[in-house]
Amino acid sequence: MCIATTMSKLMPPIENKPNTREAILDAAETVVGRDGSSRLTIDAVVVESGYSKGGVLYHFPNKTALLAAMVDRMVEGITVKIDGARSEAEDKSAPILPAIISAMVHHRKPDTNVSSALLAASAEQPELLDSARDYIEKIVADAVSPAPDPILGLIAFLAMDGLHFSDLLGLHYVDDAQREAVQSRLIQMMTEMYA
Amino acid sequence: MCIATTMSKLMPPIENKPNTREAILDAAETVVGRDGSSRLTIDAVVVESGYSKGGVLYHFPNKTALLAAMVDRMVEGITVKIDGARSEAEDKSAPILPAIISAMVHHRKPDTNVSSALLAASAEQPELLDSARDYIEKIVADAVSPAPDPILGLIAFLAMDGLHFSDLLGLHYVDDAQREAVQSRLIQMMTEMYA
DNA sequence: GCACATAAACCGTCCAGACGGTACAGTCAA
DNA sequence: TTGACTGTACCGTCTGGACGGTTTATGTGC
Repeated sequence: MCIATTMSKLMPPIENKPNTREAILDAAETVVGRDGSSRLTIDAVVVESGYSKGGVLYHFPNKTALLAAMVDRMVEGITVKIDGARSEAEDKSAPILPAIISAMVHHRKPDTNVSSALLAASAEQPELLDSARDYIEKIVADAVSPAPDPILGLIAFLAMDGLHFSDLLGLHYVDDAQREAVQSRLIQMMTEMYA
Repeated sequence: MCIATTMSKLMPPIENKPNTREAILDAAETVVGRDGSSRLTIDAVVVESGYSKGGVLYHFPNKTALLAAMVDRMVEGITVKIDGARSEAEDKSAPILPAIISAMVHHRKPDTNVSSALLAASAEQPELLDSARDYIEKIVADAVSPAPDPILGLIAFLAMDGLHFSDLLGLHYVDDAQREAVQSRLIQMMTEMYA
């Protein structure tokens, strides 16, 4: 009983209904990736998600809230992976940068593009990207700057961003084999940097 | 002959009325850069450019034509610079890749962002990016693939793209000094690749 | 164990405003 | 005369979002 109430109080405050919100955000990403950010309308999300308009607006009271949630989810997702990689590397006294780049590599989702959120937010309300920018700045400050060769670290980050954005805009001028090679080469470069 | 064709290609052939079209395209880029691609409406371009709606629609019969022209102008601008750099390098039997990267560095415009066109097109009609993608593929095939270390060349391209896109989305997590350092480092890397 | 209260989750419609685009009459310099 | 515009009025469609209604889950008093 006590456990039950504790559980029910601890578990669901962040997400009572875990799936609906996520499903709506997934639908929004799908729309952006497929149709372009200007086609990200509430109605499009309604159709894509299968919920009703009222239902979507229940979870996200307005479009700005939806966009903000998209950005937040993206930032949180990457944060978790990168922080995990970083602390794991620190535990093993291993170099941080290869671990982070590797985490960025494996963060890529197959279907919906992770960074659709960036595109959507920049289209409608560029201010929403402030949190993302702050986050990236923090990573650069924490991981790149203290590295033996900060500029090379920055180049690796930028190259990863280049890959993400070419995905994002659908300009896939890098095929899978090249991508693979670029990624392992970047990890190798980061590893050698500490040697 | 060669000079004449070059001149006629650079100066007047496509545009009888040089300034208005360019001014309208500039205004469109400004709107995208400042307000986001979803605010790129014909009326916004009208206000920003100072022309009338009839005037804007006189030059670009519909919004798609405007977007296509934005993409075309961007591609043509970079093409001119890169092709110039490449042929200059070839004349001097110098390596191509450092010249191209250097040209990309200096292509950056101070105020309006060059790649706003990409953002605007991807928002509204991702198909419009086909020509840009074809162009990039061609560069990669012509310049990067034959290089001594194609993957490193690709990394340099991707890093430059990363810089452009961070500009584009207004996530300036790279300050001017870092940018400067990254660029000269990339050129250095490309130069050493041929040694 | 049952009636009831309450809120969360979700549905479907309606509307004002924004948008792309049309139409057209007029201006003005070359 | 013509090309390059201006200015205004207008139309159909799309969009955000307000709103009121309905179902479902949870708990509470008895």
